[in-house]
Amino acid sequence: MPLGRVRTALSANVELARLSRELVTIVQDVPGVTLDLASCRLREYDREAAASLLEELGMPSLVTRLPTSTATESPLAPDRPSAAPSLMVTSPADLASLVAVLQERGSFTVGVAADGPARKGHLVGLALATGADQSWYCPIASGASDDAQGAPWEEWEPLRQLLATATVGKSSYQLKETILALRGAGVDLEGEGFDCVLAAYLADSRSRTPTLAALSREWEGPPAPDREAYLGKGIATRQPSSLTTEEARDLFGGEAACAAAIRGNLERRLAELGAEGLLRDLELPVLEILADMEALGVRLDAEQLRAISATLTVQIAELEVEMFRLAGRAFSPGSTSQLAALLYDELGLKSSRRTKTGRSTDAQALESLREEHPIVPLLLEWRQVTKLKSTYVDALPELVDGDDGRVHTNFNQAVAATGRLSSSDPNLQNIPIRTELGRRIRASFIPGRNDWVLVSADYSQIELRVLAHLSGDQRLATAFAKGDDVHADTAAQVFAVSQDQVSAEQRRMAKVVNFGILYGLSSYGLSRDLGIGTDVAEDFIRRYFATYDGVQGYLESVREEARRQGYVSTILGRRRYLTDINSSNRQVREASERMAINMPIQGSAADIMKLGMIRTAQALRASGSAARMLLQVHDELVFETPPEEVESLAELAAEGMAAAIELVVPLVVDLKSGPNWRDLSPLRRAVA
DNA sequence: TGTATCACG
DNA sequence: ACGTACGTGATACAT
Repeated sequence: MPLGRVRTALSANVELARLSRELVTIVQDVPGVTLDLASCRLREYDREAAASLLEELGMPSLVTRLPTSTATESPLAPDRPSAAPSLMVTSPADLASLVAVLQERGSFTVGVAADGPARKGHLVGLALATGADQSWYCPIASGASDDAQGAPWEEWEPLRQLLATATVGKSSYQLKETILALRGAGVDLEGEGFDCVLAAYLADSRSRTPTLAALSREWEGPPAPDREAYLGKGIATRQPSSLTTEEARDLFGGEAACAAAIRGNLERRLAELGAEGLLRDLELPVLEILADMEALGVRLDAEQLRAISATLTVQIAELEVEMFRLAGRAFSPGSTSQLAALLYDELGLKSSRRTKTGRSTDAQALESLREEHPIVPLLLEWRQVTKLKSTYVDALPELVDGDDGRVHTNFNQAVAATGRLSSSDPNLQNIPIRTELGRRIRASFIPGRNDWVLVSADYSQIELRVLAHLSGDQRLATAFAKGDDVHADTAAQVFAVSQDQVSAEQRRMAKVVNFGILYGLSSYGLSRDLGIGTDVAEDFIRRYFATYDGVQGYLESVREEARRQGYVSTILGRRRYLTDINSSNRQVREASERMAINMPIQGSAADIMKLGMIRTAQALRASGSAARMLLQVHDELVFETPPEEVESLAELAAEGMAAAIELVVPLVVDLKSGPNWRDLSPLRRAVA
């Protein structure tokens, strides 16, 4: 058994502390090697022996990832390239030969030196690289300032053309930001792309947008330049334009060299995982769409929000006056410690839940005290109103770009462990909708032109459909195939009544159960959410699994797979590693089991949405439509369009999304349109 | 900087 | 006898 031999060879020389079992998994599941071995307090081990065994096992690329020494102190292993890469400052006079070299290479790595954020940044220089020891820095004289460094942008025209040449591939540490920065300078980056962060994310989704330095350490590149050493941090941060050309060369040229150097190792790892297609055909096309969405932004009615803010200020003040009167004194309602003291000590209310540090005052705890004291409902209202005011009503208008009157979010593609996108600065994926005040905030998202409309397309019940597909459960699949109300179907089964006898309350409870399944439910969690006893909750779960026995079998098989492989996968083969799945700590292990259950469901839904985005964007391009994709909110896409194109957009989005993938159950997309993100009227429902 | 809370899917 | 739902990001407060 070759694996046994590897284990023996390694553990004979390594102090592993009860890790021999995991080590087998690690060797099977290549990415953990560096990380996990490194965390095992290596004393010494026989690198030669391990390397030859890995060769024998047909995993030669792993050899480069074996820890190179027993050293715990130096980040620089002896056989790692430690000399500074040879960096050149280039001038337009050298351009012809440089362009020829890069063209001949077929692809190269690009880094951008710019003052300010990617989208609005002012270009200071470009770094190009083809490997650890070959990089160039092109200083660009700013048109706006009288800075004498570098040549004016016009003189770099051959470079602009090279960047726009589709037959030459372009690689970057963060390609989306590079695209946006270059677009701001009038450059259309073309050519097959590669992104180090995305590649590392597909190799291991725990990586969460690592720094270039971390990437280069993990993927055996040269040490990355220390950004802070050049540009400082915090309020002392300097702009790249304040660097000398030599400093900029060392920083940006060194970064590009680093990114270029690790590409081969990342590609080899993706090839081993069979994930090249995920990068090339899924994530990189999505990256381009996200760049367009970020650059375009979404229009916000800031005046509307400012008007709402003024009324909320009054409302909050009134609530505070009344709460202080009821408390008999003033206090800070935003301070959980003051609040706990007031409610549980002074007013004698019974605390129900605990936090790590004390007695909880969260909405659920307060809700259970609603009838106990008149101050409680006021507090709940104060919480809600201040939350919405500070997070959305007051924050969003400040983020409207003066140039276009629109808000530009960042869509993060390498953050969520499941493969979902996230949105930040501002987060436009958590705009309120559940309360009336929340919906007023949502109504301030409007089309870019007054005569245009918003169109929303959302997958109906996508995660439950994915569950039906992955589990092959007959009953669940049949319910979707027939177009039944699945929560009502669940209620009918769990409560043993006929479908038309299901009460609204029974359906609500069944819906909670269905969501619980997606999260890896427990009777405790279910009882807490439904406000029922754990015995009743257990009974619900028993009846659920008796009905949906395919789901039960599937959930157990996922747990087993996770234990055996150390990872779980989505429908497209995206992985999530779960290092704690075999933990001896029950709590830790069960947390991993819930992640194991949820990830293939949430992650497959994310995969499908990404396919839907690509297909829809492609169809919009091909049709010459004026409509534009604005936002993605996990199962929903939001567009803006001239009204005469609403129908064709709805058709394209419906087809693009519903036919993104073929499951054993139909995919259903609901389309709506309207003057803002709140007031959307149904257009049609697409089934595929 | 960490904790609690709460906005969304 | 335990004692938690999955995935995110922003804000206010306490330290």
